[in-house]
Amino acid sequence: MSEAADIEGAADGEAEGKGAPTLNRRIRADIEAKILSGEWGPGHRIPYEHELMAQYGCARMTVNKVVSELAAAGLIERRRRAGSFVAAPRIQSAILQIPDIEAEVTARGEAYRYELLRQERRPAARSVPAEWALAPRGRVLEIECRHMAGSRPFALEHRLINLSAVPEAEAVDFARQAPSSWLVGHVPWTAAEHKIAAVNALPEMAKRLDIPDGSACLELVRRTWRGDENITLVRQTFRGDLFDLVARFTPAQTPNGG
Amino acid sequence: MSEAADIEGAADGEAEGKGAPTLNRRIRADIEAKILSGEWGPGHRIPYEHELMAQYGCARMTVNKVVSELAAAGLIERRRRAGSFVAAPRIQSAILQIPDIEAEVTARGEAYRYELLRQERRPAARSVPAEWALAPRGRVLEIECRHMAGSRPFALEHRLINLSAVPEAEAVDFARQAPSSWLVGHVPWTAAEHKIAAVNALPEMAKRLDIPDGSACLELVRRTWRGDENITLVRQTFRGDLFDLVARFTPAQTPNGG
DNA sequence: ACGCCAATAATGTATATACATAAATACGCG
DNA sequence: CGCGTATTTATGTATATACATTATTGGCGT
Repeated sequence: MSEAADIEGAADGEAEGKGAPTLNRRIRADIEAKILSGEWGPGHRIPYEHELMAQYGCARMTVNKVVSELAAAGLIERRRRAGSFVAAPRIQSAILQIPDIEAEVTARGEAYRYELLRQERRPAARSVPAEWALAPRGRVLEIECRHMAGSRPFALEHRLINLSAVPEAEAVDFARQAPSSWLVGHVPWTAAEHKIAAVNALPEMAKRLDIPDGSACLELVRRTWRGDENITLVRQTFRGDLFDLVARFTPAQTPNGG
Repeated sequence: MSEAADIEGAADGEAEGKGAPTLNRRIRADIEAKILSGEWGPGHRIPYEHELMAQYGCARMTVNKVVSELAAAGLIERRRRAGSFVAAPRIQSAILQIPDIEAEVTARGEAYRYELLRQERRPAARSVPAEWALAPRGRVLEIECRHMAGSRPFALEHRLINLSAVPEAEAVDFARQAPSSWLVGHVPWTAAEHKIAAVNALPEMAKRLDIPDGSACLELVRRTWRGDENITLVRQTFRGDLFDLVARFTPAQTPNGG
């Protein structure tokens, strides 16, 4: 209890309410600060709702909402009758920023250019499992293209679009617009899976990326769904000397940006 | 409005309340379903609180809490006076599962073994920016080790621990216990940053990983903080032929697991 | 001691009400 | 017609209250 009591600025009676933030934000900030500073480590019991209620001189619904939000954010765990406890941060997961290649290139002050290498519309091949999984018994649009940073190749892209799920893609001129930017603007999706690997560039690939045979490349394979339907399957191969991925973990954040 | 009206199962008057889930969960599930199915696409205005309140025959606080939660999760955006709108999923971020090497190895049915290659305690070198940033004017513990899967090398690890932040590390026998597993159990952290790159194995590294010179390897560099203090800096180099990373995106989830 | 049961204490859900805040809309004046 | 102001309206915050749910605690009896 005495630990709980050292939250500052509480119990001001009626308070004078200057330009202060709202009470709920103050309570939340106080608790988050205690947790993020490590003062309340994982497993520490945070004050009971009725204690917070007394400390801040407010109604239980107010603290309840705050603590529920913290629980939803994963910062704490609540157990009936027992209390609320600081959760162990699940450091084994982090938020990965998936690159938008054009933004990535222009961000480093280089001119972005997009080249369509090949485009083909055909039935899905049963012999290729990934392709068949994408569009069983349907037709696919296969696209190969290259992303340039200035005069240097930056990444190769090989993409399959499920035409059953996205028939509009058939009418698009992918010589003018990169498939990723078109898809982002026109096709809503609900789930995605990314596989990240390191590969040695094969001769053909090395030639197109203008690097020595066997150079290490970062390969990003992404599958995208809308509901149960598979929308697209992309393999992007980045020059390993020009690019790497960054992932961050901070306890309070959400992948969608809440 | 007519769009809003097609939420099912609402306005049952008093309802018969069998083994049904609580009202808030029903409302939340209904709205999530509409969004995840794509029926309410990005930008769609969801019913006003007073509309939902009428549809479900409940108080505004009840729907307010539900919709606020959805907003916190990033599924919708709320704008005063205007209403609440389905948010565009920020597909450019995804949740990355950071591997626990031992778990990763044993999950594929191979025997995990850990080898300490080198261990040194010394002042941080000012000439190495990353090292100086870790522990300015302090001492560091430098550890090199190897993770084995059966008889094959799986990954190399080079780690620096900031002894000012974690003095206990000095007394640990890292020949018996891998530094990562010790740190997970003993040092709470609050933030982490991961950089993922593809590199060609240098001769020394190739020898230790038992792969040809120049083989592509996945390199994971992780920095970990507690508050403002940098705890540790690790570089893990995985055999590219044995390992790749997976990241997933689903609108409703949180990195911490709320 | 062991196991069952009742009391207890915490969170979980829900309500009706009130006022604050911010932004879109309507209004009215020059 | 254009611009500033007033109104409207939806969300934001907060309260006091009630009852439900569920682990834990403690007591009781065998």
